[in-house]
Amino acid sequence: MISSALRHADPESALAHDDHEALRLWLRLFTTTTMVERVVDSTLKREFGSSLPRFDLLAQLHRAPDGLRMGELSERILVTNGNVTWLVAALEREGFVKRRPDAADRRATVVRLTATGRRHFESMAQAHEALIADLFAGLSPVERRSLHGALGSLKARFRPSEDVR
Amino acid sequence: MISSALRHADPESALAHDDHEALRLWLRLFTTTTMVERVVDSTLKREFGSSLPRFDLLAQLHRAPDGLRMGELSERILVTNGNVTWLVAALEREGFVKRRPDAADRRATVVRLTATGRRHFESMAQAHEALIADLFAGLSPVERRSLHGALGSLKARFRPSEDVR
DNA sequence: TATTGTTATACTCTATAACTATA
DNA sequence: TATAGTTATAGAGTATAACAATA
Repeated sequence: MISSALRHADPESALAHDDHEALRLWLRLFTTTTMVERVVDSTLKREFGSSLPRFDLLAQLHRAPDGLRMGELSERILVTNGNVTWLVAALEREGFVKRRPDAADRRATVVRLTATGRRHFESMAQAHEALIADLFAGLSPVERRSLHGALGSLKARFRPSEDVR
Repeated sequence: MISSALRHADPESALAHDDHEALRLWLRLFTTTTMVERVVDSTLKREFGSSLPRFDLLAQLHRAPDGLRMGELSERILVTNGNVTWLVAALEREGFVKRRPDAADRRATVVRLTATGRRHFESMAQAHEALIADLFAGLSPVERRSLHGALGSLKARFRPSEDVR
């Protein structure tokens, strides 16, 4: 809870108090990530007519040469089935992915990159990586390792049974 | 505690086998933050009819008892002016904030919480904090500190002149 | 002229629920 | 009956650009 007595006490944050440490940490995580997202998303949009959600979907397919089922894609990009159908349909119209029925289970649909989609993704990945390397250039190796490790712990909280790399 | 809808696979690992450390770090940051966002946003929606962007805006006003100008709000919540106008108008209709012209500069508009808005925010903050404390419970004090510090460095990269909260 | 904010517009992303086809 | 995916619908949040009022 946010005590009104603390509201003026700390110029850094209204929530600045030991009891609110986790919430402060989360707000910093949220704001920082949002900053990076805005830059990345607008770059992908401006230079490639794409977006961060599209990049993520294509990245999943890029590492799955045999394609992925819609449901697998849904789990990996953290959105619902209906949303994946919409996103894949858009990318298919743009010529970057292709759907086909799964021979083994005809309820299922397998999505894969087209040759065009692969080239498109790879050029986006290159630009994306250069941008990110620049944005993260201010972090020391120690900071990078600690950030990576701490995020791994947080992530593992959501998916305790899985390997968090 | 963590809804099954959010127990997802791992977009980050799409590029994990490559030697692209900064990009891997960014994807981990993005995925982890997205996981937390989904839980927080759906909780705020379900329990309070609110959302993370609304919470973020109200949090800014909560720590600014004298109110903020639209432009200041825009900078702090990282969205454009037009978007802030839209968000503030919605929150004003809901009775949580109030706009008035700035006496000193009549081009400007100052926004502040209403009494209702303050109570509303504080009860959301309480629930939000409990949820976050739970989600972050797996992090050791050392991990929390290193995460906070590394995020601070990253954030400072964007807005070097500003206070990093 | 420059700045502050609003209006008008359009669009992406997202969720939910009902539905179809297959298992 | 259960599962995989699609369709239909709805809505939030966002950006951009033209505009008005004031500095």
